[in-house]
Amino acid sequence: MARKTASKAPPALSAAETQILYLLWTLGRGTVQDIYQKLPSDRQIASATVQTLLRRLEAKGYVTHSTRGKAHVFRPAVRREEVIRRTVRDFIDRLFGGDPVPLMLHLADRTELNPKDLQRLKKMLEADHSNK
Amino acid sequence: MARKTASKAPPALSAAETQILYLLWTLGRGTVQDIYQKLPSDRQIASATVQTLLRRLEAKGYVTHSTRGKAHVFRPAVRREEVIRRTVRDFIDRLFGGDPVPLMLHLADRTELNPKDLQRLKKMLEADHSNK
DNA sequence: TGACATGTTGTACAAATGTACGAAAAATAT
DNA sequence: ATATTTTTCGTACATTTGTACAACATGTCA
Repeated sequence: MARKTASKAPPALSAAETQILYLLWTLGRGTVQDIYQKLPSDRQIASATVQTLLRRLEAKGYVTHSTRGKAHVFRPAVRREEVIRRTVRDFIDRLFGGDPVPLMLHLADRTELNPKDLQRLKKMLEADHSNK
Repeated sequence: MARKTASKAPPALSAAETQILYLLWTLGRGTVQDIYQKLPSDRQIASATVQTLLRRLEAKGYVTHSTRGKAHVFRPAVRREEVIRRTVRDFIDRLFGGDPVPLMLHLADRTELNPKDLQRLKKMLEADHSNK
């Protein structure tokens, strides 16, 4: 797979790792328990698994931790935007041959967006269009 | 990982498999060689690997093949829209906690879209907005 | 200062993934 | 027919991934 992005790109994220990292981003920082509790209910894994995932994320350089009391407090060590950029690009490469438009259209088309979101987006495009 | 989507959902696609399936969709149908040649140049794998990937895709039910002469002609066995829907949903779940808007914004924001695309998209939204 | 609760680490392990060689089979050219 | 070229098939294999138990460490409360 190895997307040849630059070269300073850290090791790829697995699906499970990605989810954990996402949660950590939304939390800002947190312990294994904190993250464990944020897992959507349809995601049935043991907290020990979350632990392992965080360990691996740390090994890969995506998070760091500091110790508070007995617990480890994890915190993202990478800029979210950056990771998202790479991840999304890779995703689009694989599923759409690199062209982002089909994905946009798909998202807009499917009822994945409610009217309110559409509104929000339209505004965004409006803005973007004018300043470019 | 096992997204618990419905239950009739075929086994998940791996990244490498996804790329092959994408290629097959764009080709309509093709032999190992056809697909091998369509691989982007930065994707260095042996054609035997493409073969394996196709074999696995077939095992998972994503493609079928018929024999023409000595070669196997592969063809997608699943509706593209369908697979994309699932794949995208899963992706958004993991990286954005299920909310598609951030992805839209990201795509719109980053220069992943050129003016022309933006135009196209705006038109789409226009239409969509009116009929809902 | 123990007993208890809570966390972390080591370790494990099956399944999936990415990758591909060499042998076998089939079509083709001579 | 036979040598040559293609192509598939069987098989392999190191990693990565998903998942988690059990043991060990460390705070905390009575």
